Amino acid sequence: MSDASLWTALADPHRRVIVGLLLERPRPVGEIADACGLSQPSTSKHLKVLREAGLVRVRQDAQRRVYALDPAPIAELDAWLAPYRKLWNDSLDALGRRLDETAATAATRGESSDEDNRAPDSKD
Amino acid sequence: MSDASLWTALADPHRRVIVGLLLERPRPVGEIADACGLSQPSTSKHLKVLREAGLVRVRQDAQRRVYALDPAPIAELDAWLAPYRKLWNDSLDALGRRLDETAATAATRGESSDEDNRAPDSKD
DNA sequence: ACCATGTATGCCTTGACTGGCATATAACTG
DNA sequence: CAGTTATATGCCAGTCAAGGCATACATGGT
Repeated sequence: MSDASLWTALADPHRRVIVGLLLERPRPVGEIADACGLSQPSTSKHLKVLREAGLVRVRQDAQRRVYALDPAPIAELDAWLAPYRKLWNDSLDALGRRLDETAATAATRGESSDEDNRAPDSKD
Repeated sequence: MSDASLWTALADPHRRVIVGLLLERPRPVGEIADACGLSQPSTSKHLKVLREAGLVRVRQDAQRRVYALDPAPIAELDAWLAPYRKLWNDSLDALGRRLDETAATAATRGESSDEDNRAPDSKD
């Protein structure tokens, strides 16, 4: 039931930044604090929240504690919004169809400007 | 960047419930309040938050206000966690591969290695 | 116009969260 | 063992969000 804590953990902007940093690579606390412009104690507290949400794991390296991202809870998030993704894909579909019709009516208008907003999912 | 309001909006359990309800179908405020076990005023406030986060839209039907889900911001969420999804897919892949190997080798009792990165003294 | 229904807003209290500072704790170094 | 580095924790104050209640606002019906 890390559900609640998961959302709460990610609700904080600083913590999202931290998670972003850890996405690039594992980092020790000091580095994170520095990158976030936060004090070390605050950073430690945020990391504690993330840890309790299961979002990060710690590895001890001498006196340093290197935090790394744990992707599992993110999967949970993804699972949560799966139903909504369907809905939004439908919307895009409808939009696409409408555009398609328009394009058909307007004949060739050479428009491929749309960025790929499709679900990047490769699994189902 | 995902709107801060989006995360804040979804950080609240009641609001997630509301969003879930609206996923099924659009509903008037009273119905939502009833389903959530919240007072009508509280519900209205939550809906306001969701509205300002762009998550819901209102349609006026007589004195009723029928709220419906707007899937667009959810797409934003999805976009945010896209990079993480990659990571977690890799993890699953690696896990699958590891299990596969283990099954293949079968003889070695699990090479425990260091998959337990928990802090040894995590106390509260 | 009056009243009923449905919803939004304002006020207030309470509780949670955040950040900083000082300090305790743990681990390495000489 | 003392000293230094790296991190965690406790305490405090400021902020903010959530829920309840009363009430204002809007729409429809008679």
